[in-house]
Amino acid sequence: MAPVKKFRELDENLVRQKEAAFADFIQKKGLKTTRQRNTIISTFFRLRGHISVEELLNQVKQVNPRIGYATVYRTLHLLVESGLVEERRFGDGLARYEGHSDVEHHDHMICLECGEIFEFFNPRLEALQESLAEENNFQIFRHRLELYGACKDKDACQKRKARGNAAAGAE
Amino acid sequence: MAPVKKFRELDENLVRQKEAAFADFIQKKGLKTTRQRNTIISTFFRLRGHISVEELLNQVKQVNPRIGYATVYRTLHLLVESGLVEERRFGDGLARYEGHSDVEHHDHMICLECGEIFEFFNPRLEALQESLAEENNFQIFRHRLELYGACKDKDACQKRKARGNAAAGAE
DNA sequence: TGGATTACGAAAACTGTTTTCATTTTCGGC
DNA sequence: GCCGAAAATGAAAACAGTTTTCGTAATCCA
Repeated sequence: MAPVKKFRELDENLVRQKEAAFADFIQKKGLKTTRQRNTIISTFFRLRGHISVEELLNQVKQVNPRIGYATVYRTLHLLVESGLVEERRFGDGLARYEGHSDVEHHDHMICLECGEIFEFFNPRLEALQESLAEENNFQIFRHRLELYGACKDKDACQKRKARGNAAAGAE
Repeated sequence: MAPVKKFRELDENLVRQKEAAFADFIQKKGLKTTRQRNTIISTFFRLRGHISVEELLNQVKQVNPRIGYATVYRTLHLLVESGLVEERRFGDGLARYEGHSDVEHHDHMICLECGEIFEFFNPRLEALQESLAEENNFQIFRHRLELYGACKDKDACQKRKARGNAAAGAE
């Protein structure tokens, strides 16, 4: 079985888990379940990578064209509040949203050639940050590390570009 | 001689250097020298820390109240283009500008209590990032690391807050 | 000093996001 | 199953930060 296939299967379970967790959150907050919200969250959780509001809205509109920006924004805020989704800003002026992926916390490498965003995690890096903070009498709540540059494997980079999925998550 | 004093003196030389460098840049680009631009850049270079457009405009207006947002924005773009200034975004939605300080490259710790922004640099951290990029066949052009958290020395933190210079640069 | 070129400032435009408001939907209690 | 309070929706307006436009003014080289 190809790893990709396996990943997809796992993902589907994860998606259901998240939908359930969100339903829980909504109920605990005394909010209501609506068709639009369900459409938006299930669309979102099935998308991979770092999704902009516009990307999400486009997908959502394919299911229900009457859904507008306002509802998507509002739902994304709820998702963030629920802790199921994180908001990121990579400096191109628009917010991107990321359902927690396989790795709980991670940092990013952003290829400026093809727009691909890779995730990585390194414990030594985390530890080093902690010790630096310690030295400066600082307590870290969260951090953000982004490496901007280029895939060295230009072929792959260019291929990705050609496939037109710039800014999509690593797959 | 107090370190602060010394720093201030050094700074004044640096400011002159930068004004000259900018004048150079302007000339090489075939642009014109204007009173407004001079006011803006010399005000900017004399401010410390991570300056927002509004903060800069307020200062500038004390010298020449007729200068407006447009000119400040335009001049800041030129400063960035000249390489003398870097634009930063810390996620509060507004751009901040930073004249290169003593340390050429550095990262940031941002106190969420008092808004203070500390700069730091650590060669091991840089090296570690390089080796991680290498492992992933990635070439880093630039990076950004921000630690969000709190000064552990709450007293100092609260004092700074009381002094009302939240979000000001380390001094 | 003239005149082409660039810069200025005020206001309008623009972008991404949030809010408003009138209407519709949800859902616990009957 | 229906009522009604509470919440959600969608279209449009509002908003904040930034950029552009446009008519006027300043710069600076020949």
